[in-house]
Amino acid sequence: MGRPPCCDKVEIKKGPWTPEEDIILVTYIQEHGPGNWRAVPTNTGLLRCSKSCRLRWTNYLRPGIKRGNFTQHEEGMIIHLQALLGNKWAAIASYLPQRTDNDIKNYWNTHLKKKLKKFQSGFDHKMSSESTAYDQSMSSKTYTENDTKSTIDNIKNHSGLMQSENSSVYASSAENISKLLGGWMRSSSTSTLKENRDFGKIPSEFNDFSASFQCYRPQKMENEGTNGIQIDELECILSFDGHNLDRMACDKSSSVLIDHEKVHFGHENKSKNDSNNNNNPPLSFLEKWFLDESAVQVEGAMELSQIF
DNA sequence: AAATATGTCAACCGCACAAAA
DNA sequence: CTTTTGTGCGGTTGACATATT
Repeated sequence: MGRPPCCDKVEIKKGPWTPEEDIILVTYIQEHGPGNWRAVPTNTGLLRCSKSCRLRWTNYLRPGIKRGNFTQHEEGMIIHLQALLGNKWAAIASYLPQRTDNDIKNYWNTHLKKKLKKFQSGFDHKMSSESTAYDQSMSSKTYTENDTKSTIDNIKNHSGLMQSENSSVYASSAENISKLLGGWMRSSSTSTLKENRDFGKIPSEFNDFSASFQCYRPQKMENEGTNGIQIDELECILSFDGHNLDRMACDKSSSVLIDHEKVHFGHENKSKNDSNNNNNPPLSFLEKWFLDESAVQVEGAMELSQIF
């Protein structure tokens, strides 16, 4: 009845792997290939369970694995993919073939999450310190849901795209993400916003409709602290499935927040309430801030901000 | 220099689902 | 169909390294 046990659970070794164990495992896999992990401890004499062998191979010994030193390019991809997919580390890792899910997960937990938190506290502080002027101007301009709908209709009309039957508001399928990233990876030169405004460039295979607003800061301001962002210097980039379509002024009277289900316009307070569901500020905000803070300007990394 | 706090990351744990007997 | 294990995944732990007091 049932399968035979995978391995004798008696005298199973735990803890860090020794170089000797690594050599035994690698040698065995070179001969037999990865897989059939149940047979590995028995055939090699390793006092490890099959699960431990598999983990050691996939996360550490497997050829082609890049360890540490995440590039800004990779960082940007992780940020975006995490925002799109959530903590689906295996799915995220599939877009970064040289990285393991464990590595990406660790990097997110130890580096990126911290940066995100720092950014948000800085963002909130800046917003609240400007609240008086901000609130006054807000009374004169608040986008409504109808504004959102008409904007989205405009995009559809211009792009010639039809909304899919299931009316998926946000395209989050792996297939679409793959296409997005594929397109991004293929583009070797730094594309400008003007170039991306060409509506005709939207791939017709994107049946799922999505719209989002991104804010980016054209240039680093003088005397700007790491915790502050000049909101009135920002622009909003209207994008469709990762392709920038249009840009607009983003003054203090229009607070914009990306939500993965909806596009929000309106008062700051509303946005803050909405952010209970999704604590991520606009993504390109984050990226610009990350990149500025690191004081290393990498042109290639900027492409990512524009593509998404 | 020693003690303590904090950061990093490899490895483990437990769960869900698939597959085999 | 049922039982049991294999596999893959995400969350968590804990040993070690480094920074701070």
